[in-house]
Amino acid sequence: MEYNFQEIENRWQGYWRRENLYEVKNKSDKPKYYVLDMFPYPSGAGLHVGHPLGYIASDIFSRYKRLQGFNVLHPMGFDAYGLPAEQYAIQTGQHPEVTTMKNIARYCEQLNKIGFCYDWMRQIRTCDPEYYHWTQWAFAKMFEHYYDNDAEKALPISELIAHFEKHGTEGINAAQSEELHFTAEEWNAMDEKRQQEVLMNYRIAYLSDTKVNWCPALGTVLANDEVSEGLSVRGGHPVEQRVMRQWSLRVSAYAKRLLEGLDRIDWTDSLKETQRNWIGRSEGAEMTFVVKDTNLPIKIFTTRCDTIYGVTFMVLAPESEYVAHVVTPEQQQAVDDYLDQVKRRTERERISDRRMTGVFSGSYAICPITNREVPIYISDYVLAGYGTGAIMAVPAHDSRDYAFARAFNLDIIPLIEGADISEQSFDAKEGKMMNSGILNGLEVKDAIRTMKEYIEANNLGKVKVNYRLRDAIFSRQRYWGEPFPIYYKDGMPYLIPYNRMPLCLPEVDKFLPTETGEPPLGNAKVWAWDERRQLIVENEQIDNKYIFPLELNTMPGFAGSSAYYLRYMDPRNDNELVSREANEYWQQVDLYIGGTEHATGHLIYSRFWNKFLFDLGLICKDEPFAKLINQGMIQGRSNFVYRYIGEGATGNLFISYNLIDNPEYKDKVQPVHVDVNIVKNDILDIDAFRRWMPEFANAEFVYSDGTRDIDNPYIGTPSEKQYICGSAVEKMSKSMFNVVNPDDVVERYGADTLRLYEMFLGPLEQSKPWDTNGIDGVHRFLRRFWAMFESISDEQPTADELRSLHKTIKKVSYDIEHFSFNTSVPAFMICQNELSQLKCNKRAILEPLVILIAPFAPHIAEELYHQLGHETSVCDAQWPQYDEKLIEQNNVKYPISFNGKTRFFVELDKSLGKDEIEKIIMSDAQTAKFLNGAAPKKVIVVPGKIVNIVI
RNA sequence: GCGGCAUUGGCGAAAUUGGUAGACGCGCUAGACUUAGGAUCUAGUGAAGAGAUUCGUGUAGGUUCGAGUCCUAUAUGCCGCACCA
Repeated sequence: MEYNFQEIENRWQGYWRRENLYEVKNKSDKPKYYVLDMFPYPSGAGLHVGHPLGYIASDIFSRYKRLQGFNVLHPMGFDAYGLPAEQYAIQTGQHPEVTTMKNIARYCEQLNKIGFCYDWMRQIRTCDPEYYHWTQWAFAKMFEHYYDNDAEKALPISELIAHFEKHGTEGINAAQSEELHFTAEEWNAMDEKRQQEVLMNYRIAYLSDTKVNWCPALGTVLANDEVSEGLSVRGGHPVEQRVMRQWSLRVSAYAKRLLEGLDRIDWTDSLKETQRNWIGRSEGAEMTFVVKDTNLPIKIFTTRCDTIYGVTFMVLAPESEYVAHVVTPEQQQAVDDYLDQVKRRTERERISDRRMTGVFSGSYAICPITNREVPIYISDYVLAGYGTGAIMAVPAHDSRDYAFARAFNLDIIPLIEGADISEQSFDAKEGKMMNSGILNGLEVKDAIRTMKEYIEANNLGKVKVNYRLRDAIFSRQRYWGEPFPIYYKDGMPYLIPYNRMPLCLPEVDKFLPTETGEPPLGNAKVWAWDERRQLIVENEQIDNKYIFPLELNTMPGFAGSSAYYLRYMDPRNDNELVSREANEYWQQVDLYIGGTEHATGHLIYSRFWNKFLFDLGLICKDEPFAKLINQGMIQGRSNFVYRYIGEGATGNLFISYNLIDNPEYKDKVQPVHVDVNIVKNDILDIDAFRRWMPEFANAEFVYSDGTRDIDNPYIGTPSEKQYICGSAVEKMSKSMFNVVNPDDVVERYGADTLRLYEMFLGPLEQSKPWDTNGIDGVHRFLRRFWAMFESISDEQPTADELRSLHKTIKKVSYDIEHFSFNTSVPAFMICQNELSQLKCNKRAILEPLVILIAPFAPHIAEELYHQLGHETSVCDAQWPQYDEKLIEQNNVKYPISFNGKTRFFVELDKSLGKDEIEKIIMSDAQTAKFLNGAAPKKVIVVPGKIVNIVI
């Protein structure tokens, strides 16, 4: 019987749907296992063959775990808020929700064709009010909490208020935007607005003034990469730096825990390293320099306190609040000019243009150790956002300070013996100190330690740890995102009551900012007026006044994706994000599969969000993803035809790839992308090419054998003539004509072939091009596998057959556990090959094989499993166990060495003793050949290891 | 600049604890079947050599009876961070 994959796959996909085979319950006697894919943003382009790579891997693992007797949670949903749908809405007026729903439907259809075992009952969409209810709720909780550095956890802001009322800031060690000090009396004397302002300094979700790129013409904030030389990339409108009031999340408060948590999770080293890098812990000292002739202290942070004897100047960031205090009247004009110049540059330009710029403030500071007077400069190479925004400059041992000192002709004092600083600074932390008072003669590492101790002992500063991790800006001037559950009173934000959440996204006439420059939500008539009144009137806690504006920004993309894995545990719960029972059952994601592109975005925010909810006692694990696998990207493999552009070219002639280096064509051809779907194994489908685009309708070819159409005109293309295409690996994209749609592959080869082939392509974690050339081999295997089941016998299997089966069980089990699915496919092929040579059609062998292949190729497995007489699904079968005894004979391979060089191997019984081994080896024919009649001087035998014969 | 990962046939790649490198697939070669083949099947396929054999895992060393695997240096490629004091 034919292997009719289309019929088989349709039939069983229908069966799985009807039987709800993949529905998962929250209660089970079985142990749980939670496998999650990073949910996709449903783009208009649909899925290409690269997207399912990770999904197939997670599906294989889920099915394997289920066969092993686990209750497996394997959900799928959609990250539905996002820019593309909104941009499309601006252009066409089509509501983003309509576009998004259409795209989701398409995604579901494509995913279902591949035969994934998702529990669609648990599907979530971030744009669903029922879902974003909990996004808003979590934000509200962050608004109501602060981070206590001593307790190392988030605590209710009410506790902070209670403390302020009794003790002011005394004894508070909290994460904060700026350092505040006040007494209880002062706190109690503040009016409500002032108190709210103070609390904002501590809240985990807080509102603050942040510098952004604002484009008045476009009426929106632009990201740095959307701005070039002060103009918007789109339209070329001027862009200005503007400070805007934006929501932020105090992610930086969690820096330490985010860093330490990495040691307890099973992620790849490279990804952990990326996160460590991003969090950027650095240990150093904070010291105070006093401005000469004043009492003004300037705090600096340094990791190289050992170099303090080499400080020859100080630098302040242009945005530093110290600047205003240190500028002298004579320098005022120069400083103002410089600040103005800096203001016009975006962060990006500042980074790309590394010329040293700066200005002298006119003031001097006193070094606390050397008492030397050093000039204070202002320069944008010092960043306001890191450390204290002020540095002590040691030009001899810091390359940036060195460049600045050279540009401004400042002193450079070498501190390390033998370091050559005539051309560049010596930044390495090695060598012996000199010119350094108490540190002279010490190694750098010891000097750092000594100086830290000295600083602390003499109260000159304190040892401090700094993190590079910044707070996350949480406001977007966009329509298609979660509204904030926030209204404003007296200019200060307040939460709308929890029982009014979710605050739903209102309808608007247009998706652009309002004329007054408010975000698109400002266009909402119903939401902005009626709802608002209703909200206020119904809530007795708020004065019965009318106009309380709602927050018009929306949340960024990462808001909805930060806790979605928790929601899958209990997706239809109207009362909580996740119930305690559900959370305690599923705990955390056991296996998370997704791309590395989220290393410093989603994967940091999720961990932060999770830790916050953990602090509140709402969930039981402080890390969301126990194990993470990063699947590689599938790149496109583009194909080219080569248009002849030499003498007499008509633009209509194409040269076969194998000929383009011939002298007559060399440098006279131009590669042209050709749709990979009309190329097979690099051979162009001539007719399809002529039909592909009007400009190619009359295309002529020089074929691989050097002949031309003209030699044989108007009779179509003889089949022996081939046009060979060139190829290149590029990003998979429409413009390269290299996008391969999984639907087409499923249509042509079936979902099982697609699944097997995607795994066979190479290691899961590696990036690789999609190359269709090998897919036939995998498909052939499935057909041969199918053919083995033509007639089934109930005979007892032979030892060889059992050996082949058990070897495969062992190999495939090992592979799945280690995520090397790519080597399982060959294991199946070898087994199939061995068994068909043995002409094996025995149930006892084939039945376990069907179960073994079920995670990889579920449709064919389901069909064959039923053909073998089972009534239930193969999903509910039991994963076969292997018997080591059936695989290995009791033998060990001994390497036989002559004078230390291994010549051959001999299989011997494990239990043989030293003397017996020696006896067998010495009477062996191969040994005799290598000895060539000579008597060995010595024979060394290590049982179970080696035999070395010294001649 | 800092950090991480990689480098094996014509190609994608295997080699789980240091033990006969190149499994498996593609491609290629030859043959069978066929009106035909972009179908199917069989055999061969790292390099050199008629052969025994020799040489082969980016390069150079080292450890070891034995190294793709461990160590040192180095080159190349990819990824992340980057004026972070």
